Amino acid sequence: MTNAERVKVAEPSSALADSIRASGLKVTAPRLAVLRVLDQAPHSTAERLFVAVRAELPGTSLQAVYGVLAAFAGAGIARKIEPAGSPALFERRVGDNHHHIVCTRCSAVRDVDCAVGEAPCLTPAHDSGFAVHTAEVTYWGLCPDCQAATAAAPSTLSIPAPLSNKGAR
Amino acid sequence: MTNAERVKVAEPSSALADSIRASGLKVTAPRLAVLRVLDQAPHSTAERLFVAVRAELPGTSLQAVYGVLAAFAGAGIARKIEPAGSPALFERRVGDNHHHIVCTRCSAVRDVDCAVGEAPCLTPAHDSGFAVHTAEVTYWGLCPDCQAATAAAPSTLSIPAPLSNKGAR
DNA sequence: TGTCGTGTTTTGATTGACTCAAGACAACTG
DNA sequence: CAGTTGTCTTGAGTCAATCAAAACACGACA
Repeated sequence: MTNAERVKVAEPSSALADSIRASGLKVTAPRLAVLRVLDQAPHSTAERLFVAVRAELPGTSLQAVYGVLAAFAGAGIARKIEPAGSPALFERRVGDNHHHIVCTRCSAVRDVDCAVGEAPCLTPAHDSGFAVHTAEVTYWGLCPDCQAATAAAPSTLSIPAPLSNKGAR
Repeated sequence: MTNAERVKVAEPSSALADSIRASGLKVTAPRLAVLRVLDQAPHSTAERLFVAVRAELPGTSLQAVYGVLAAFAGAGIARKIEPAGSPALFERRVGDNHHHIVCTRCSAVRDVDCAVGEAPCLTPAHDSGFAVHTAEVTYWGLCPDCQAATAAAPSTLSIPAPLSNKGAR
């Protein structure tokens, strides 16, 4: 194999590579790809990321994506959120203890800034003796699109592709 | 079949039966059993309830328990909570919009009264146009038992039967 | 620049939690 | 007491995620 033939699977020096290296993880093509996609589409499922990563790195397996995400979450460069009734979602925004609004109808997710900024931003009135270190807040409601849709056709039951993560970024 | 032989599968007049009937649901033996168990062991999984219900009503199927729980949740006489990383839990306490503390180590769950009392008890700073109707708060921390255990053996890694729902009542 | 060791990824199997569907059965209505 | 409708049983199937073993590649070191 000549040097020209060697596929440059990873770009060793980039902001993405740096943030991976800085966490003590090896820089690999799947990891760069997942991180890149995660920037463009926050609140994505592993499955969704897998499809997007495959587009630019065809050989990647779903297990690799799960592995990458577990490594990222463990290293603190990505965050896993698990809204009720939906598969786990991932985002790069970490360290600011922000929260989420989820649409009850289409499962779109948006970030909500935390007023305090650091965990736990809320403390329970009676903690039952627990040593609380995090307060996780999930708001549930109707996104603007679904408000419009239900107002236009209140009884039409126009199926809104639930859990599609539509418009979540 | 004589009248004496007829198995009284349900007690037609009881507080439990009344609360089922009041929701427009038929009163059946599995429903009474689930409701009774749910009183004694809040924050139980469907599986756990299934085992307990079986003890007093041996013929009951797991699907029946799922069906009962779905009916109860739909009718508003039980609530389903889904902490990250754990199967769904159920409780009878409804209508007061209370929250939960979950132990990071052993998954024990306790109720936390909501300071405000009605949903949404919290409103986001920027709602992104969402019509918010609920704010769900989950506190994460170490329960008293696990604080003691980690203090006594900080590095021993004594496996604490995670997700066992131990002591959750 | 080449080699080696450890951490990653691939491949394939497996689990856990839950849902769907069809037929048997039982609770409430009149 | 009989009919209707809703509920339960049985059995299959889905989805998300995890586990394990072997092939492979990153990055430290010579």
